[in-house]
Amino acid sequence: MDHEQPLAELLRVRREKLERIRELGVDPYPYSFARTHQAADVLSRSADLETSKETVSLAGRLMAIRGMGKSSFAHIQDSSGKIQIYVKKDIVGDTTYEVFKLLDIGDHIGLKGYVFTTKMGEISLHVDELILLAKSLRPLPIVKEKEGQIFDAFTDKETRYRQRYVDLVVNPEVRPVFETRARLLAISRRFLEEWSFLETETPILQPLYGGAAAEPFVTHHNVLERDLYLRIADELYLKRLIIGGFDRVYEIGKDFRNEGMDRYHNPEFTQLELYAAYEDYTFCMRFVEELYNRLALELLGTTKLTYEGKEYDLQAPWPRYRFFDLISESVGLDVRVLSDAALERECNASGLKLAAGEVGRGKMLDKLFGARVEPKLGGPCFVLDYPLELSPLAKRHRQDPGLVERFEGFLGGREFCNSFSELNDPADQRARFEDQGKLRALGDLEAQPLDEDFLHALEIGMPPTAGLGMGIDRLTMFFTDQHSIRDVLLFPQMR
RNA sequence: GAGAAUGUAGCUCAGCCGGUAGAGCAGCGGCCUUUUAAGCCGUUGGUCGCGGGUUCGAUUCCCGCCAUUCUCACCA
Repeated sequence: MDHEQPLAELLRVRREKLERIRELGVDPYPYSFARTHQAADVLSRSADLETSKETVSLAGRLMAIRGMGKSSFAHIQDSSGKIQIYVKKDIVGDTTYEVFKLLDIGDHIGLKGYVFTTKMGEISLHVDELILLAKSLRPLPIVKEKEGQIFDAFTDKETRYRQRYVDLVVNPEVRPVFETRARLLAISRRFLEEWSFLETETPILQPLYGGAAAEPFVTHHNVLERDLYLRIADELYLKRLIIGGFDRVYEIGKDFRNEGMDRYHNPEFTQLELYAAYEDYTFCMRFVEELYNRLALELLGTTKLTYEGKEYDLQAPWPRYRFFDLISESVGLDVRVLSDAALERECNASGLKLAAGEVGRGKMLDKLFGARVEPKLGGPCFVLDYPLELSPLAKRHRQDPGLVERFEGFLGGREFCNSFSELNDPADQRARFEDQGKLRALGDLEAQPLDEDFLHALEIGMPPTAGLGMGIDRLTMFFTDQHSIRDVLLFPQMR
């Protein structure tokens, strides 16, 4: 006892209270409670409720207690918000008041009573009956507030992410981000449905990964005695479904990439991928513009969006720029006619050097674009027609075989989607895979492995098809004005 | 991978030019039947991230390590 740790003492006190509550004949963990209202309902309809004096029942977590001897005020919080309650000993009875005295901040309680307004003008519940719904055994951070000013906010980033349940209880600004995320997904699904897309589910555990330039996570199946990969993209499976005869398919799901983490990257993230038969990449541009307009209007009520202090207008159509025009303009030379050596000199001049494993003309162009062009792209806009080397799954440009019909969407200087007219010539696809194999042999760990079954499927025949991939996490960041991917993920990856 | 900052009570933070710690909130005890960052009185609570070094003496100075956060790099 004398050398008890401070936290241990707080825990002990709560467990002892739990026992005392049990000794009073009260079950601290009952099974259910019938509610008639939520806190926000009471506050918004207080005038009626106050005159009718009808019985209202609420349930919530105790967030503040102000005891005054034989009566007490407290605040409870439910999923709609907070409301004050008033508990009087001579109303609820001696035993209940004794139980009440044994409650802590964090406990769940159920209440019946009537609505009234206090002397100080706060709409409150005058409690007739109070029951404990679940005892809390650990201290919650205590956040206080006066006139909108927050005191002692629970701010430790690491603890907030690791104990998201505490963060959600205590920091009211967190929940709406995830509600918006959910609405954004629901609106997107409805929109996809309107556009006749079928939602599908393809393997996350894959014998061979592909569909993006990234390193995969490897896992092992014991009974099959073989390694499997967590998917880095849905692409190759969704195209198999197009080959199978579904005209429009999509999947919203997690992809996994074994790469670094920063405020834009989490090892697992959510992506929307869609494929539409008989369409090319211009279809996807229209789709993206219209989806963004729909999302903006439904979520924000306007096409104007503020992100990190800057305003963007999502009103369609968005400007379209060509990849090589942008890059040549920024470098001041026609990049397309530069030799590999000249290109490398240009990269060096921009202070870019290719790390080990970064090989080929494509990578150089990619880095140059990332360094010289991307930061200046406010957006929304589309960048079109990328070099062939960067896009092993995209179809050659109909007017320029050195390019592919591909675009990326940009907003706030960040790429947020990627789309192309899908390569459906099996011979060309095989050649592109073989080129990837050469890059891999040179040490490019992100080069895509040759997928023989996918080629088999392409040989069965894939109609002309347009494909699109879009990161849901970044989309959520834009629409909730969050600056870190961790703030739009309920449980971000921690070390 | 590099740099910067941070690490003291359950939470939020002080702690000077070295003398082994302080506040508010929470907790505990008392008073209080319309309070609201409730109030008043009293009170518990600390391996000062870890390990070395300097020193009579280190939370404080030095070195190393660990962890976290942010920025940059990497990452379609």
